[in-house]
Amino acid sequence: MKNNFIELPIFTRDGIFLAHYSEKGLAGIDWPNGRAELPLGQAAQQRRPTESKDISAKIKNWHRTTETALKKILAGKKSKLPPLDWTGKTEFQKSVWRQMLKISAGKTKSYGEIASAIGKPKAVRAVGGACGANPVPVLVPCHRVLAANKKLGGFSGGLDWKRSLLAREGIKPKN
DNA sequence: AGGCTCATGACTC
DNA sequence: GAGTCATGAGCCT
Repeated sequence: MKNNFIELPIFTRDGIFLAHYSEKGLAGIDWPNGRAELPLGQAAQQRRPTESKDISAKIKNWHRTTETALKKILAGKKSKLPPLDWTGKTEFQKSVWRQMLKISAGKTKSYGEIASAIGKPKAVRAVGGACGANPVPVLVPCHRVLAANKKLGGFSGGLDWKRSLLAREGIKPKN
């Protein structure tokens, strides 16, 4: 069976990332070291590729944006992002990710701050859950979210990644 | 300071 | 519904 998900590699000095595109935009990114596939929007799988050529052209363009964005962010810089496809995700998660997109390079926020920002100051733990469910790590800067006392917290791609990414932005967490 | 417990909200099975 | 958390605050040594 073929889905209309398209996987394209991105070569960086940190390894080969794998970008997943739906017809709506960037739907996910895989970590270089062959991590388990991330949950992606299922709705996208059920759609038919109606205009393959057009989609390919779009995706090619998005991929260019994604590639530069990824490399820039890996270098600790800010960058323009391609359209993101969050199909199949909950409103709560999207709100959380939207907040994360507002964190500029070199800055951090706590899970609690994110929770307050979306009007649910007590949903701190749920925010953590949403971070882990983020299908597009690095571009959606889930690594800039720390625990309340500037401690590391966790990271789905491995804490080494989080430490490294933060270090490139000049951030030094407490532990 | 470090460790333990518990409230809490969203998500998954 | 019960169990799982990438939290946070509070209370103990």
